Amino acid sequence: MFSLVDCNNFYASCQRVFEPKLEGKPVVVLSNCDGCVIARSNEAKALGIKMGEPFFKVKQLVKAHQVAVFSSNYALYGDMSSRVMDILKEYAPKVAVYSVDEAFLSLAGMNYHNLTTWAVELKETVRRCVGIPVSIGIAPTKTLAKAANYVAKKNPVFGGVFDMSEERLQQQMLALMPVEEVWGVGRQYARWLQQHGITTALQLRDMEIRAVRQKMTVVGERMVRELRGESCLPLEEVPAEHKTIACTRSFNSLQTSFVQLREAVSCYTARAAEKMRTKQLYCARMQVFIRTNGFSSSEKQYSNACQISIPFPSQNTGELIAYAIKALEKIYRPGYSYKKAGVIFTELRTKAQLQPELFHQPDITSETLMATIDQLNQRYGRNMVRFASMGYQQSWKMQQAYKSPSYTTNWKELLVVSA
DNA sequence: TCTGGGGTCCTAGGACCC
DNA sequence: TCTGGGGTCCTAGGACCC
Repeated sequence: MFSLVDCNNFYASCQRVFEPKLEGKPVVVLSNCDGCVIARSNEAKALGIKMGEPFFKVKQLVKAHQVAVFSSNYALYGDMSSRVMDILKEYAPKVAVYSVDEAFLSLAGMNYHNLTTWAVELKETVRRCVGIPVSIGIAPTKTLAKAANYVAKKNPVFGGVFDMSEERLQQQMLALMPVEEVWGVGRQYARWLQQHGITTALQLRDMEIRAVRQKMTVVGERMVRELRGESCLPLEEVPAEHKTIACTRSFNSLQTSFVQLREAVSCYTARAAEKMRTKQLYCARMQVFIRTNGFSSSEKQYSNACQISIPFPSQNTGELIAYAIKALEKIYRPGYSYKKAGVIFTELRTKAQLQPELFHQPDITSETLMATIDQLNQRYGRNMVRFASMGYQQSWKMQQAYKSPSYTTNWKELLVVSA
């Protein structure tokens, strides 16, 4: 038996914890560059603000209804997330953190005769200790637990908890669930399914498995089996090793000059390398890409990427920046207005996997240097110590006009309470 | 005229997730 | 004017090997 615990409107709820006056009010959180709406409180959803909608399209609505707007504050959400997860770990023997705002719990061997009671208690504890509202679904497979969670969220009468262990309930609820809400059915598959007369989760569950496999590969087959109650997706307690580490960003405005792009690409490389070092990984290959604004119909379009093999897997920012710039030189074309660039490290290795090289002695000083830089930057602020190619003006940098303080992770931004 | 079979590795593209 | 970022998995097709 599985349980899926999912934080409601997570980012919006996080912001509300520190501004309780927003309780019951519409709240939205924006993506990087304040581009799109990526989280909405229920009140904001009720206003018709869609997930992923460009902010500029809803600005009027936001103004008219005094919607509270926040730039995303990932330091805050990450910290709140780990607080929630800590509580979940007290309530179940096995917890698999699936994303920043949800986790699967294995209920195997748990001695509760009433799982609903257990879940209600868990839900109330999270609310009391962290301030975040959660919904909980219970079912024999992960996919069904997701569906149970959907039921819990959609029907306030259940109080945010729904136990769908019984086949009878599964049948009943899947019949009411639109097929596009099933975990693993995205836009493309939903369209295809609807065109073939499959509109509910129940109809998908009862499809012929061969047809599903043909269209949706083995992934789809597993999904249908899971809907039938056959568990195909195990609980993954230990997160899998990273396969890629990336830093990609849109610019605040269009950039044309090579110098600006080089600055940006250097910064992204530095950031990704930092991430790589916290996970103690080295990369043997990297990809650099740049692209113009795909939304624009008037601008000339160009998009290209370059992959580079790194002869001696590295986590050294300076070295990696040099490779990144080489890659950028290959793909940069003057005469275009660039909107976005990114750096992706692939073929990640652990230290133990590094091949000793006859003519390449591991550079001990480089490791100490990187560690020192990381420490300084952690202490005095990001990019306090940096490589010259990262620049100083950074005029391309993203804007965050509505950013709240990092209440829980930065001493300077603690919440001030006045009596 | 007739031109194998089995395997691996790599990459690009397409789908999905949060 | 203004449209996010970071991931995963699967498949098909080409190159290459014996």
